[in-house]
Amino acid sequence: MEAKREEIRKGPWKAEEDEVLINHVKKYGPRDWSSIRSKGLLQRTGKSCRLRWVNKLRPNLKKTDNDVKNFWSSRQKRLARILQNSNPPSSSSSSISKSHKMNGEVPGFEIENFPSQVQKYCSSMEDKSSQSCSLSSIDNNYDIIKMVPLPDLVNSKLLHFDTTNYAHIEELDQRENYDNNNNNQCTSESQLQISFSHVLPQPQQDMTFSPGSQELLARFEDPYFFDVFGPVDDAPELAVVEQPFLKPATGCCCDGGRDGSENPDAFFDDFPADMFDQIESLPSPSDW
DNA sequence: AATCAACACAACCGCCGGGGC
DNA sequence: GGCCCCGGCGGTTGTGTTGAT
Repeated sequence: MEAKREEIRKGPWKAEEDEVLINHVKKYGPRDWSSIRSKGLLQRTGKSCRLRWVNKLRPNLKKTDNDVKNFWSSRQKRLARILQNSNPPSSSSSSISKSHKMNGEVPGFEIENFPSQVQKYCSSMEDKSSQSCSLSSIDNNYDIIKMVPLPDLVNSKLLHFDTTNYAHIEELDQRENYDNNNNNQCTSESQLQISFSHVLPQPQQDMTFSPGSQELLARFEDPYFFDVFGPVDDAPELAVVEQPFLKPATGCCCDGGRDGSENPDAFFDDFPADMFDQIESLPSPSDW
């Protein structure tokens, strides 16, 4: 059946169309989007009208929707490219195999493959407790690795890649203390996991750590890196939305980006300082 | 100046859940 | 309960811009 095809306009919006849309919203409010077309006001789908309003035209527009999505999307793509390009052609000795993980051994995670500060820290931790940060150790819950604390964050934060391939931080001592005190400020691990998984790529099971990737990992040495999670002592819950990403005051800045140099630093360097300003804080677990 | 790669941005598409009939 | 419509969201695509070569 050859129904009469109404012409549906696509592509960039004209100023006249915006005007019509705005007038419609003024009259009827931001709803009944499909009626805009049925009334013959615009040859746009209701979805298209809604999207235009939400993303561009509405008053007090907070650019936290499409822009943020695009931001993370581009970051993700760039990081994927960085990691891919930095992988050696074949490096079986530096990849993590399932069998090795079952044995608690992780070839390629030899400590000498990691930045010097990580090596130092891990050496020191191995002397301290059963919660060793040995890069080759495996515990029950996280089948890949623990790594990368800073000297002044020892016993407070460890980075994990867990079995779901999400990276997250566990605040060992902090959580313990809060639990002991039955304190509502106890960090929600799931919140941290969500937040952090936005920052980092999900590591692959066979992730390799070539020199380029090591550079990326080395970024965790940056004392400001963990600032995105806010001060541990103050408000552990989802500090990431309360505090803008901070750049180091000195050093490790940044020529990366569109020059194709594929410097892993570039991934972290262009986070807009106010990017989380307009995101509302999530309720604390106690409010759930 | 021309070309190219990478990026930013705008918009569309597909899927899903909720609500009304 | 099933269907349909609508709105929301995540993923993707298309296009313009920018900076390097």
